[in-house]
Formats: sequence, structure tokens, C-alpha cells
Amino acid sequence: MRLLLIEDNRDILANLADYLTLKGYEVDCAQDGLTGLHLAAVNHYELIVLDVMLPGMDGFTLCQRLRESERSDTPVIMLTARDALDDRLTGFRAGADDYLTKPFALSELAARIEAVLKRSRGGGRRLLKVADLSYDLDTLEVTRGGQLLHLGPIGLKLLAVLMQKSPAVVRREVLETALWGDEPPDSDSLRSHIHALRQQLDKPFSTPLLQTVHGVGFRLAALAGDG
Amino acid sequence: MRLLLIEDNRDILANLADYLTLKGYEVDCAQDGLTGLHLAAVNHYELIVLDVMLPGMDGFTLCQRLRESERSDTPVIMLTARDALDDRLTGFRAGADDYLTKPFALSELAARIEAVLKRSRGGGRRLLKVADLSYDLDTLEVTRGGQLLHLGPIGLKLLAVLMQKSPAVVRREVLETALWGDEPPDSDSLRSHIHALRQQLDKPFSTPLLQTVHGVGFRLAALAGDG
DNA sequence: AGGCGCTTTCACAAATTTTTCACACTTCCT
DNA sequence: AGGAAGTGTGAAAAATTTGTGAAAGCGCCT
Repeated sequence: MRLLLIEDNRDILANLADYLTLKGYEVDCAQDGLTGLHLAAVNHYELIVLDVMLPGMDGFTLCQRLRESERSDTPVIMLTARDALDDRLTGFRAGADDYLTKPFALSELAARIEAVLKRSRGGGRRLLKVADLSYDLDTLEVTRGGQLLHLGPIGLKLLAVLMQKSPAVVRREVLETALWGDEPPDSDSLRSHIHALRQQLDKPFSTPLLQTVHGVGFRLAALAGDG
Repeated sequence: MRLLLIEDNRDILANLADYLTLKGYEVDCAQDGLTGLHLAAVNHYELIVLDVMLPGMDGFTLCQRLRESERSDTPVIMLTARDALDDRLTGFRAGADDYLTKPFALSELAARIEAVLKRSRGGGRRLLKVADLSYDLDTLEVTRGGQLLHLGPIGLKLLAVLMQKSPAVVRREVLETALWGDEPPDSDSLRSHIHALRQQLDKPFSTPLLQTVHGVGFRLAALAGDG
């Protein structure tokens, strides 16, 4: 994981660099805008941490240049002065992905970096939701009515498919293909898994979500309703 | 696109508001729960961004109130404290549509907003319509005059063919082929199925839709007319 | 080896759908 | 009008599909 740090204050720079290196990142540094821009152009970074106050070229301009020049989807976190609301605004306009106001805890920066990276890597986290049921595809947490459900791999996959198609009916074959590809088990164990899923999903609640459509398949929905 | 922001920290609020305004949303703000609830009740928003930590009324309660009061299909994105898993669960229980843990990149919020809006606007669906009869090919729901009909697989297939050809007459052979391919049952059970279909489709209503054309087949249409 | 968690198989009962049948009615044709 | 073929009904019989609970099989970890 390679980062670029652009910050003119030598002490702060060294500090950040040390800390982030400790955190396992590969860190390149620049102490002025031009050098930073150059490095960014030559190398590929996963993320850039950028101070707005820079000699030569200020952070905003630099950020804009970055956005213009390369196709540059490289995320940028800006470091702004305290209470400089305008700075933040300008920053976003220039294309920054996040900001941090000085002074800040190093751990804070690390957290932001993680967050931004996570987003840019995964293309954003997805969350499935059907009625009071929700499925966080990142954490693999499934909750209904705030209750955490405990599902195995197959249960999760099953649920994912059902939720994605949600108000629609999903045919057995589709479910089987989703679970096992072209080689489904000999006996129809799908039934057992549906049963297991229901045990978790519906049994503890008053209104069932997983309904079977005889001869066709199953569907996940609040009632015989809409979508 | 109108949004409501409920967040007590003035700086953060201003920031979010600015950012989202920049993104092209119309943004209303509230710094406490009651004001937020009031605004939500008075105006109509496409989406609400809600901090859980609020003076007066916490986010969960607020969210619940929202859900209770209006018919409120307004999506809610909750901002929760870092690592507060319980918050998430509680949030879902209260009816939130997504959550975001602080700190987060503003672009992340924007992405979520987009995602949630997209989801709430719903997706297109395929459906057949003939007179006051409609057949949702996705959910396999058939309604006439708003009344939900209960049909088995064969009834559905039958109806689908008839509706697709709608004002036209469909010959028996065509129907039989559609249902059973080249191996129709020994006795002509098509009659029984037509009968069963009528039982659901026409019996409860004043004007029949499924008419028989003696010696040829059947047709589905409002009257002896067009379509 | 032994325990554990998860998946696949199995056997049956229960639920639902499809076929078959018998009979009354209609429509069409001579 | 009389008869044959086509249709509408209703119900029982036959087939399928599902719901369930438990046992057997597997891979993994201690």
C-alpha cells in the first residue's frame, strides 16, 4: 500500500511518515507542491495526504492539477488549518475525498486513510435491505429487527440472492445455480437450507419474510405487496 | 432533490450542508431532534441524514417517530459513532436504511446517498396488463381490480400466454403446447385449468374477461372489442 | 483421536397442484 | 328437431412439491 505525503513542515512530515510506515504503508514524501505533483505523476499511489499550505503551489491547485492531469482516481485527504471552513469547501471543490483539520491525532488520520481506501478499493460498501432485514455485505452481518442472525456461508449466499432480487420470486434453479453452480447436490438439499434459513430468519418473528411460491421457488418480501 | 440534515455539531453540519449543496442537493438543516422531526413532518424530503447523538431526542427515537408518524417511506441514513456496533443494530431496529460510522469521507456519504436514493426510487418491473387485470412477471403476482388472485404455476402460464396475445384468440393447441410442450396429458385437462382460472379471474367480478371461442380456443379481453 | 460446525441425505407427513372422470349444457350442422 | 362435438362444472384420485427433524458425512482445529 503506497501513499504520498505532501507537507512542508519537516517535523510534521517526519512524524506522519514514521507513523504511517509503522502502520505498514509504504510512504513517499514531498515538501512542496511541485515535487508532490511530480511524484504523483510519475508513480502510482493508493492515496495522497495533502497539506493545503504549501510553498510554491497550494494544496487546492495541486489537487486540481492532479484531477485534471491523470485520469487520477487516486483519493486525496487534505490537511487544513483549524476552523478554516472555507478551506474545506474549496478543498472539496478541488476534488478532495476527505479533510482533516489540524491539529489532529495520528490515529485519526489513520482511520480516515483506512476509510477512504476501503471505499476506493471496494467501490463502496453495499448494504442489502428488505423490510426490517438488513445484510451488510462488508461485515457479513445480518440483522432483523435489530437482532443479529447467525448464518453459515450457504445461508448468507442464499439470503443475498433472495434479497437482491427481493420482491421478485427466485426460481429454485436460480438458487441452486447460485449456490452450487452447475453441480448441485444429488438430493435437493436446497430445501434443508431454506428450512435452516427460516429457522433463523422467520421463526423468532411474528411476520415471515421468506415465502415459498409453490412449484416455482421462493421470494423474500414483507407481504404480498410491492417493492 | 431535497435532503434533511440533522446533526448537532455546527461545524460538521455546515460542512455536510456545503458539500451536499455543492453536489447539487437542496439541503435543509436541523441541530436538534425536535427541530428535525418538525421539519420532516412539515416538508417532504427525499432522504434524511441523521446523527445518532443529538440533544433533546436521540437519533433512534427520532427515526422511530418518523416511521410511526408519517407514512414515511423517506429513507434515513444514520451517522453513528465509531465501532459502535450496537448503534448499528439499534439503528436498523429503528428503521434506518443505511449507516455510516464516523469518521467518514464526505464522498462516502454522497455515495451512500446516491445508493439509497436509487434503491428507494425502485426499479422498473415487467408486467402484463389487460383491462383491470395485471400480472407482474417478477413477483408473479396477479391482481384484478386491486384484488390479489391466487394461481398455481399452470394457471400463471396460461394467463401469461393469454395476456400476451391479448385481444387475440389463442387456439387450444397453442395453449396446450405452451403448457405441456409436445406431451399433453391424456385427457384434455386444459378445460379444467381454464375452469380453475375462471374461478379466480371472473367469478368474483361482474364482467368476465376470459371468453371462449367455440371450436377454436380462448381469448382474454374486456368485451367483444379491441384491446 | 475427538469435538465442532456445516452440508448433504433420508424418510415421512402435510400441503397444494394436476389429472381424470362423469354428467349437464351449448353450439353447430343436417 | 336430433345428434355429434365442444364446453362448463365439481369432485375424487393421483402426483408433486414442501416442511421437518434427525442421522450421516466432511473438513478443520485442538
